[in-house]
Amino acid sequence: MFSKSCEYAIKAMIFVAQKSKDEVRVGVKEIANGIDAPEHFIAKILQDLGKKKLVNSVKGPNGGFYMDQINLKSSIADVVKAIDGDGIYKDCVIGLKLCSEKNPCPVHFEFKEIKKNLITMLEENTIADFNDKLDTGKFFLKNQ
Amino acid sequence: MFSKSCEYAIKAMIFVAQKSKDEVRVGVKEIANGIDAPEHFIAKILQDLGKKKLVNSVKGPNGGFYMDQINLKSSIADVVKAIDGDGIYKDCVIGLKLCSEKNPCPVHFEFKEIKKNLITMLEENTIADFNDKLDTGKFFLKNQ
DNA sequence: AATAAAAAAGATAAAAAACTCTTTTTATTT
DNA sequence: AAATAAAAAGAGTTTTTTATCTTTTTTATT
Repeated sequence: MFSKSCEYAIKAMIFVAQKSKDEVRVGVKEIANGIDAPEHFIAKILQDLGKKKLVNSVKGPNGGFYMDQINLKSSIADVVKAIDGDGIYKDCVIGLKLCSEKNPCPVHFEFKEIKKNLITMLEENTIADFNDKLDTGKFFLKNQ
Repeated sequence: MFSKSCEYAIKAMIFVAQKSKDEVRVGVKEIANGIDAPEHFIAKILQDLGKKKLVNSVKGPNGGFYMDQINLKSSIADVVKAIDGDGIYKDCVIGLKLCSEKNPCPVHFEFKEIKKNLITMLEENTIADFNDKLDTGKFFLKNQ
């Protein structure tokens, strides 16, 4: 469904949201560890997320990544779009370039509803929401 | 959502269903052309589909691919499972190996409903169904 | 029996995705 | 001001996916 990079990105966003309060930043190593991702790879992904303003970062000693109140309101859709692009929104499921309501592929209308529900869900759920869940201790970002 | 191979496979299945009635077989070239797919690549995919009994084939002059009544009842789910495996059924959306109802990732329950609807749809719709649609002339397997 | 037509199988190549390593820049702390 | 710690940037490598090319096998037709 999502690329590996996107899976890591979602996990990283939730992890950073968890660990960085106010002026407390999280380093790449801690993030990589906290979500079971390769360090240098997640570093690249965090750079992307930073360029797209989904996370903040500061360099130097005591630096790292953190999220402000605006960042916390990012939806999963925002993360997915930042990393995988808007393919879920606009691409035909079986790869037709010109698939549309008027020129549909055979599966077009069957997937229409599914995609709508998926998109709605991705847009409705924010990082902050998952952050709260994780706080309950009943959810996990890596295998225990 | 699906791999390129899987997209081609779905299109090829519908195309073969369309073109092969009874003892009329369709060749790889015609299939590749009919769905805008690279010939040798779709040949491989058809081999896989053949091994998994989703299509039939005969070698030699006048040979090619065709579908019998049983083949026509394959669901899209069958095709997806044959090519991409059962990841949609069992894999965690953010890649946790041990994600489950009791040990869920933060997005587990949000995706549960989405995945259920997707799977139901994939299982309910057969190649024959799409075949009928295509017959109406209002649906397309490649860009016109 | 010979020929030809088609899929099957095998091997190779190109492109993309996933991952790693090294250097540079920036900010903080001493 | 110097040292240091951290992200940013750049440049590679490996693996997987996508695609192509060649040879072999099978089967129908002549």
